[in-house]
Amino acid sequence: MPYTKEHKQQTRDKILRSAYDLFTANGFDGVTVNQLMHSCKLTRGAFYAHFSSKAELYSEAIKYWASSSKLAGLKPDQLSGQQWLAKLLDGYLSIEHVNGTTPCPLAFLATDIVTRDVTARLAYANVYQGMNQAIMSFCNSYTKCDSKQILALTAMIIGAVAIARTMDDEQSIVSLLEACRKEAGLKLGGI
Amino acid sequence: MPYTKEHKQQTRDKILRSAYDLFTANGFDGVTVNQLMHSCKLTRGAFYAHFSSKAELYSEAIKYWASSSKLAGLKPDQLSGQQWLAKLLDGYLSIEHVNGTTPCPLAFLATDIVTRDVTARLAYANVYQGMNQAIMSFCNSYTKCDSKQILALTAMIIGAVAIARTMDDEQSIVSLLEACRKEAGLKLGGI
DNA sequence: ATTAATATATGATAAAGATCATATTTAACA
DNA sequence: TGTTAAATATGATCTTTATCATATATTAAT
Repeated sequence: MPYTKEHKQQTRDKILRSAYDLFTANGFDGVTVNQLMHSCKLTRGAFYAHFSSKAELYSEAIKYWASSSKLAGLKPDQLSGQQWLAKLLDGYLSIEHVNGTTPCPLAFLATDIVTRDVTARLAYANVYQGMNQAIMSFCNSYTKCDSKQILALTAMIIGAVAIARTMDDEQSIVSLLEACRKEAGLKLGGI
Repeated sequence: MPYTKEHKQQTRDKILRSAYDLFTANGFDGVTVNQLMHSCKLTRGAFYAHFSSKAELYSEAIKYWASSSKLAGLKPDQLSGQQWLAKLLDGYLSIEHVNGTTPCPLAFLATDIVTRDVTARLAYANVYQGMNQAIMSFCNSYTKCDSKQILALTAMIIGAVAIARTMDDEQSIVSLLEACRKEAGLKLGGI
């Protein structure tokens, strides 16, 4: 029995992480299996011991993000709903989120293969629901926001980051993010 | 001197229209030159008499949309700023926009090749600026909205339509669009 | 009708890339 | 230390596709 028991799992996780970063940066068709595996210091042959296809990988990568994301991690009980929301907005509407790695799939993959692949679409929808529900539940504790307002809020922040990604001028990005941060804060009771 | 003078221009326009619809539906890599030309009742050979590459076509298609879009057409002088804005929002946040052909590139192409191709990005940025400026100029006539609020508004409606595109359930789409329509109306002075 | 420029079609090329078949390496365990 | 199942690497295949080169078709003007 070769390799430690966790070895394959670790490799799989590494592939998922790399894949996620590459997909969000370059889109489904902008990433090759070869490139992906090299970014993991492996070769393409190993890929199919972990995933049956590139398309499967894509949705698995979204799921993996969902299970290990900042969103999930941002639920510490010691934070009030208000604090939690402020932190979420600050992070989401930050230049680091726009420029950094492992961003939110909702903003980075909105018009990627998601619109063509059912499984990817389901994974995406799941993240979207999760985000709305999380925000909603924390809102209820101190706001009068109804679910409709939350839908508008998430549409705004997702849209903002998606648009920001298309911009070359960092100052424009900051302006956009700040504008949305302000609006979001007002809507959520001035946070 | 074969063909009428306008013939080539018409063919070029037909290609641009088809390309736009196909690109917004399937993304840059989801469209082949072959498929595109067949949708114009032509064959791939004719393509390169009109465009030097598929990538060039992409940005040209966005420019073409910008010069012939509803946004451009929605500026009739007989409408008040308020009426114009209401009409824009109604159209943008409609199920027809989400499901129909020739939609807004801002929402449909946000995370497509735009993030990888400079020329496409420039074309995209142009449409984005145009939209913001148009709304802003019409707002000024009767609202106290500043430019920052417009940035937040367009982020919301673009985000909403982009997200709507990923959804299978029409009822969810309608809910999202309605929620954003309501928020937008409030922000713009109750329209 | 003939011509000639232009548009379109057809056939070919060549590269990229996903996936598979097969060989090689790895390391836990006897 | 040798075995062996599991993981990884290598080589090959086969499809897809953009693009080019060449042939054909079109039609305004003669």
